[in-house]
Amino acid sequence: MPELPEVEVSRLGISPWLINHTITDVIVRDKRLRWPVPDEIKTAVGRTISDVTRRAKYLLIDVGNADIVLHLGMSGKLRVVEKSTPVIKHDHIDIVLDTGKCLRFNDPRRFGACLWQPKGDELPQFHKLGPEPLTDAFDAERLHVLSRGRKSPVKSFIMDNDVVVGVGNIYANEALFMAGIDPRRAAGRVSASRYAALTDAIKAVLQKAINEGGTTLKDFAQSDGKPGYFAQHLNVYGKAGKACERCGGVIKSKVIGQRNTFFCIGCQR
DNA sequence: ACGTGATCCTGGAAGC
DNA sequence: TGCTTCCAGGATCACG
Repeated sequence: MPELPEVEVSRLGISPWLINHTITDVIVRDKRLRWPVPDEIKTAVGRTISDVTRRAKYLLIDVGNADIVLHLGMSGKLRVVEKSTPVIKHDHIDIVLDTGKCLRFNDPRRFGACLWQPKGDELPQFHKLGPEPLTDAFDAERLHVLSRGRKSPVKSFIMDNDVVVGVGNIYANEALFMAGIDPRRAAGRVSASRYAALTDAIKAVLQKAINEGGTTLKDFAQSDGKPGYFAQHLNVYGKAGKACERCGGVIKSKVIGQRNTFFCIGCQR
């Protein structure tokens, strides 16, 4: 479910329910996530949450001496519910608060994660992450310089977390369409000026999705449990065989780097 | 350093 | 209706 906008929308949704509240219990029903949920997570009991931030697609819940690190994987969802709310299938973790509410993590596929990061002790997952796409640290020059000599498809290149974080499959497809770049093109054969257009497109498509509350796909629900009601207008993603709204050509699909890829050969070169 | 492919897991949708 | 097959928003790891 989550691409970066969904993670950011989740962060905005859960933050007011967590910040300045004290954790009264941590319930782990199934620790078999992407990595086993560490027992240290229990030491968060009694601590007060001071902030909820995001790095790439990870959420960091600041409990003073450490961060609880959450990743939603492919199918993870967060809800804020009364702690008495009956659990449903795949409700793996509850972070219970002094308000009687709890943050409940549900993840059918268990590709998500819940980790414990003591202050000053960076998890290996964060070691070589590229810049955040919505900051000035992510710019066209970086893409141009890093891409020289690279033969892999430009789509794989922008989805590489070492290059820039947070560009998932949907928005990679959409940004490449907006910039008029063929996703199959070798990253090293995209010009500086076209990387400028791509950089702008990535920032625009992500920011728009955040503004609209996250793209609604089949299993996204906002953190209060209500389904998100904005479906961002998608130009190419999931539209193989349909007509391109810009040129009328047929949108094609092809697997690139094991991910389904959609593009218009009339609009993208 | 780079590029490719396998892999973790479940459920919903599509196909027969 | 029921069974089978395919596919999915992510990210790591092993290998050539």
